[in-house]
Amino acid sequence: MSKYNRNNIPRVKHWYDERVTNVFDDPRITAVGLLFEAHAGLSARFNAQLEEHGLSAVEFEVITRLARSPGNQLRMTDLAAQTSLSTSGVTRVVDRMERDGLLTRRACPNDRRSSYAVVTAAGMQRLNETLPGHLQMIEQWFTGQLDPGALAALLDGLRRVRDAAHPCATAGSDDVSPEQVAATDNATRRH
Amino acid sequence: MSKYNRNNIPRVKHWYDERVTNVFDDPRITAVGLLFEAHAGLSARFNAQLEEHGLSAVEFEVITRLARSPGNQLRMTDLAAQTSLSTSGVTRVVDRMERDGLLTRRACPNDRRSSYAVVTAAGMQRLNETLPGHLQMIEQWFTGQLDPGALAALLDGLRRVRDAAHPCATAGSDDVSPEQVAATDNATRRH
DNA sequence: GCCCAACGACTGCTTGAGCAAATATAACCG
DNA sequence: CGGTTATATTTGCTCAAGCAGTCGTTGGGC
Repeated sequence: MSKYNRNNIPRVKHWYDERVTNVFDDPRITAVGLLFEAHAGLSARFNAQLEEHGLSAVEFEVITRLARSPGNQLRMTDLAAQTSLSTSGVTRVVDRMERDGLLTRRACPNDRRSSYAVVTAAGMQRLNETLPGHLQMIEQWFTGQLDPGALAALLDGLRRVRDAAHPCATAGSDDVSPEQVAATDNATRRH
Repeated sequence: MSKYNRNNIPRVKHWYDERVTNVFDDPRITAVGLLFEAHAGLSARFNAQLEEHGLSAVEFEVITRLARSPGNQLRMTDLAAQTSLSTSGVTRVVDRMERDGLLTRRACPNDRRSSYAVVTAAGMQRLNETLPGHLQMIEQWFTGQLDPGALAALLDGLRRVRDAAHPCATAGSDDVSPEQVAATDNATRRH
């Protein structure tokens, strides 16, 4: 193995100890691994709980974003902008959720090209059934794992990384600081 | 973000300020949002760079894990245990990468059920072309965004969350330990 | 040695997602 | 008004991934 890593991996000066034995053990990779594994672990926990209520992570994100928007509705495009989905992805998620009775489409009076996705009463009920458990999961596996100072430090660091790296902070994201409960592990999507 | 808090979501007492105007702005949800958006943002940046070298994120993970294993190889099952993939997912990724000349399959001499995925010379070259830029991306968008103290605090928090939430070892984590000394900190597996 | 449960890899099927093209509408410009 | 361009959504196609089932292999109990 050593014959492959002896040459040209750049040694920049860094915040960490310089003596690296193996390029693949580079602390930077380990750092990314921590973030990604924390994400994967939380996603798995959340998905398990959401599944108990018949929701996927994407569906939960969709219904949550709709539910906190005026009139419990958003135009399809705005919904796509707020989620990790493309517009065609939104079309299909809304298809499924409409079939399941959680959402409805409503024509936009001003612009006949647009249509709203609206949360139905059943959808709101489903969300209300799901949300308390979801919050408990967050508490249990994430925020409750750290004392307030450590949590604040973690969130502060995450915020800075997010602000730097997040590609299209998209519509209203600063204010809303949306939850992307979403499985988009791959994440590199449109744009 | 105003008036949509009418539905009754439980108010538990917590580490954060109690005066919440809207259940969907709950700080716990915001915290998760930060983590997930940081992950999504980094994923997008990384994928863009990996794509320049003709690799997907999954392929990069596969080739990296193989490359840091003894003999640049792993049995299919162990590879699945180390990545976020199922065994059938590994079969297909290795199919593609074998077709592209980055990997080969090699029969396992001891156990004729098993086969190894081995990185080819072309695969190692591809990895060596890709890795420096990848490390720069990590530096640029993640570790370089924070001073050493803040970074350490972030990683410490992430480690605790990861240790708590990471879906516990299905296959692999114990078994592979002999070959695994190098990978101690990245214990990715699927749920 | 023989049987059977466990294991490792692969395959068929389904699902969810993105891209690009298609469709319908809007807006603008002359 | 007529034409051109831009926007909103949907649809066709493709692809990656998981699950469940298959097939060959292994190893333990007898």
